[in-house]
Amino acid sequence: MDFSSWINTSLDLNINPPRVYEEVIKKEVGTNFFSLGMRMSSTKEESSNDLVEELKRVSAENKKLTEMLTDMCDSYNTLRSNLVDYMRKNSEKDQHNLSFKKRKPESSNNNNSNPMVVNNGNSQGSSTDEESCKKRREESIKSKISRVYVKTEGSDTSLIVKDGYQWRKYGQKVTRDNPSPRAYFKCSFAPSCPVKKKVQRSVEDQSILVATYEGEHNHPHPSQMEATSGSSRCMTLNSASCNSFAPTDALELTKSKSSNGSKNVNPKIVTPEVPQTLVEQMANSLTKDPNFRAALISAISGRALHKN
DNA sequence: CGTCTTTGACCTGCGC
DNA sequence: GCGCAGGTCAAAGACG
Repeated sequence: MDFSSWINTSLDLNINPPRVYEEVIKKEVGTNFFSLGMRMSSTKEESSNDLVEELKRVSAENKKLTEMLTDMCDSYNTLRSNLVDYMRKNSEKDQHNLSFKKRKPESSNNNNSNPMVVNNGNSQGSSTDEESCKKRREESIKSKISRVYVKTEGSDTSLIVKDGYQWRKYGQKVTRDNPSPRAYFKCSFAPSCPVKKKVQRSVEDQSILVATYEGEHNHPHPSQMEATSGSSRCMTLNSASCNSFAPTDALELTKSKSSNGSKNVNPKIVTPEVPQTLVEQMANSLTKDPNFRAALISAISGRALHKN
């Protein structure tokens, strides 16, 4: 699948203001200045009125552009979430098949050949409805596992992966396959949030932290909630992202330590299994980040006004 | 004093 | 049934 097209669509859209708009401004402002020059004799009041008028017009255009930009982002996010849903459904099918191969032969009861399908009254066998529901939930959570690799400083021995969410550590264990301890975290931002996170250093490279996320957050990203509390439009955008790990993963790029050399300025997040997902997440977080959008808007308006 | 972290105990699933 | 390993709980301590 070609994820690059998504990025191009959104970033080009945001970075390059429509040429038509530039020309309109150039023309209008130029005309205005020309007319101003021709009317040197007119009063200062008139010229300042013209300028104010022009400013108003530019502001209105700016507003329009901002709305266009937001709408585009909306459309992009809707498309993206649809695609992610579609891909998830496909992967669920695959994982379901795989997990059933791994399951104990107990499943030979065959009281429910598909855990993702609602049990239609088949209450016979060793599994009760409750159990099958529990299994379905577990399967569902398992199917939403993502892994994030974070490069850290060699001296940094903490098992903390900053992703913007609030985590409560509830356990630490040394596993057999890895001498470094594994830390267990639960999302503490919302009491009902089922997301868990396991963090452990990589066996191959101790400077790499491997964070494994299980489940989906049932709340928006905390930082986005703060940043967008005054904008209903942005809340809409955020709601599109709150069910994915995109902010989590992508934020690693922006919130990482930058105290040391170039190697650690941008700790590497590598998802070897699904690198396209990382690309998607980066683009996604950029286009949804209200700060980025605000900066973009001011840059565009600044550029337009700079023509004056 | 409330929140968070630590850490040993306990639980659960799985293989033998 | 037993032992092992991974995951979770919860009391105690640290910290702001």
